Amino acid sequence: MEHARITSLQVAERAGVSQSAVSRVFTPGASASAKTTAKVRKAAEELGYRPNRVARAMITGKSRIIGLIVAYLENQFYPQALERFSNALQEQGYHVLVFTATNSPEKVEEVMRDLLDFQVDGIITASVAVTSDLTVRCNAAGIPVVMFNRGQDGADVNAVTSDNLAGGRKVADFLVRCGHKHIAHISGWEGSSTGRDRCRGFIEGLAAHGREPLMIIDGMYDRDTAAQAARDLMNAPTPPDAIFVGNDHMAFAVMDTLRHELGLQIPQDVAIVGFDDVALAAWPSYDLTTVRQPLNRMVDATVDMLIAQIDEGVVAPRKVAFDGPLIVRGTTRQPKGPET
Amino acid sequence: MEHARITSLQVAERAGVSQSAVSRVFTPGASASAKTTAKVRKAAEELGYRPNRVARAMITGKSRIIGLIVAYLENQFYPQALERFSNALQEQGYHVLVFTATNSPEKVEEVMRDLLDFQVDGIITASVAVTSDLTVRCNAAGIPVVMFNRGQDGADVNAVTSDNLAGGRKVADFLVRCGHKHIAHISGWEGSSTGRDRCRGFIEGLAAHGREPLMIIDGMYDRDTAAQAARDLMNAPTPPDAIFVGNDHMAFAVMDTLRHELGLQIPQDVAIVGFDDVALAAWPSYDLTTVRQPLNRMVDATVDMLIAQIDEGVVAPRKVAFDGPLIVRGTTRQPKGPET
DNA sequence: GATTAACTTGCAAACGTATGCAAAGCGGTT
DNA sequence: AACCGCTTTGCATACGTTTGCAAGTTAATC
Repeated sequence: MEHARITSLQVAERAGVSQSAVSRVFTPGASASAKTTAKVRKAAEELGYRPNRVARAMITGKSRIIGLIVAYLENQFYPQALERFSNALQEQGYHVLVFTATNSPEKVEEVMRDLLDFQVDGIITASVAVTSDLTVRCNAAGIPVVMFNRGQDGADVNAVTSDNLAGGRKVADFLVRCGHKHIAHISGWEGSSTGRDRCRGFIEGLAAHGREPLMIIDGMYDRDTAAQAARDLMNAPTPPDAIFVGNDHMAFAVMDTLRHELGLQIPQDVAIVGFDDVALAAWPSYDLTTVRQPLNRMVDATVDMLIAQIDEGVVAPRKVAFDGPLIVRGTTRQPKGPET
Repeated sequence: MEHARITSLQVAERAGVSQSAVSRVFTPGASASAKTTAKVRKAAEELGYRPNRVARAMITGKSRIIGLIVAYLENQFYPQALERFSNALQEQGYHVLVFTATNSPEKVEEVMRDLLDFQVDGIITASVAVTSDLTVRCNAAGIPVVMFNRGQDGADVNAVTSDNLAGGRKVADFLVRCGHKHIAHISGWEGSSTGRDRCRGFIEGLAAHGREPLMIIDGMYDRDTAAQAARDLMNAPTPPDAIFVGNDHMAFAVMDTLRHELGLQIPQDVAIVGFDDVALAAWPSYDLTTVRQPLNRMVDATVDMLIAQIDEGVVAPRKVAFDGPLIVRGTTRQPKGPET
């Protein structure tokens, strides 16, 4: 016995007005007199009527749903972002349809097609590689796409990131000032703009002191890969006395390996710096020195950008990068030299 | 210049068939000859046609969207569950609309109304308190609701959990066999069935050995509250030599406090047992003995239950509890006695 | 080859809402 | 009382699909 859904027509009958009147009462910005509004509200209340968003989406072409494509939730950064996205969008009357996609471009493409079928009003891609071809097509179809925590060189796409280049530089500068001689880098995935930018900034930062990295290994944003990289670094003829790791998630794996497998002290034997400043980085077990990505500002900017484009039409793509501070904790020594 | 969306009508014209024919080709189970199927597929391919899911939802009343209500993503258990939910549902052709809700029943109610407006086919509530009144109303409206990782005593609701009672018992039994004399419990939130069941199982398990807990403090599933509980326990006249903590998330906070604030050794000074077995529990820094909740089986059962009810109509509510093994790691000593 | 059964196909009516258009109402000014 | 401008209201249509129905077509059996 399926409970029949209440429609605007039934409300109209009970209130003694036309269906259009009911619609107008529930459509912000439509004109309705105080008298009919009252009548309709009362009837709607009594029947428990609520407008059917599917029907509304069908007629207006706006679903008020935002598609969010995310790769892995294992890295704590993404649940944090997801939670905030959900809240920020809920405040604006939007809701989040979550898709998970591995990092293969084909899978992402398939997922984006799916999203378009749902008539989403906009798409946020969180750290997934997406062919710029596809985003351009979405934009052409009037559906804005914003890349979160990932950029794309020279492409016509919206992107919100932190200033990864500056972040990498800060780390390099800081580690030099701490007096480290052999500084290595377990980088973020080379296929990602974030990984590349942090790496480049780091190299530039060292260069500013006339130095260069001891070694750079791609950690693929993966725990196991990063742990292996740590082993390889420490077993080399010249082991590093400091390692800059491309994100916190890998940094935790590196710390675990150094401490519990290789029996090393942090920061006495090796200093570690991460990137992101996820909640876990502040827990005493890790107490990780890291570059904070200003998550809240990044999310808010992403949402603002998306909604602006939904409301006002797709404009010229914008790229925003927020500066993130270096949060000094216990995995590094105190610097000696002054900040440069 | 909004790019016009391609409709089934345009495909029909190009293929030289009726619009219904196009619809039938894209509707699984509808009858269409091989010839027209080919023609339609070709035309659709050329135009880049894909059925509009909103229109389809409107006519069929099925959106193929599942609403997922989740409280906090800070506890790693939930991102893991969310990821698996998303994947499992995607495989079945469903998609996930995520809502975050704090634990106030009013907020949850508001969110569920929102979900109903979206015509979701079903709702999963992950660890949020929901008035049974509301779930009954949803069921009456033909929308199945399944509670994940939370039960509700005697109410007419579907629920999937692990066997929290047995889990609590296992922990009690194990800690007694390890030779602990003073066993305390920092429990999960008393307002949640999971918290209560684990606690009750724990008490029963101790009772089976003629023992009782040294002390029980409600940790509210919150890091800070749990940390304070740990301090209070250790500062008491008789501090415990083992603490069963109501979930891993709190257990990490307790461990951090014991080690880094109180300078205690785990398990030499105090043994710690958690509940959930999130990924972090296996990392060497914590290496936490804990009761594993069989996440995959729980998620799959939730999805199966939900989809069965969507397809076959709402039947009698079912409650399922999966047994979870105790995973012994480094935060506890080796047991002496035999398993009972 | 006739008869019947099974399958295809097009027509048209939904689904529940928003909205352009024209008619109607209302208040104020002359 | 007549006129004007502005707001409110109902009518009817549209959004893009699925689906019952009846007509048409093909396949199968004797």
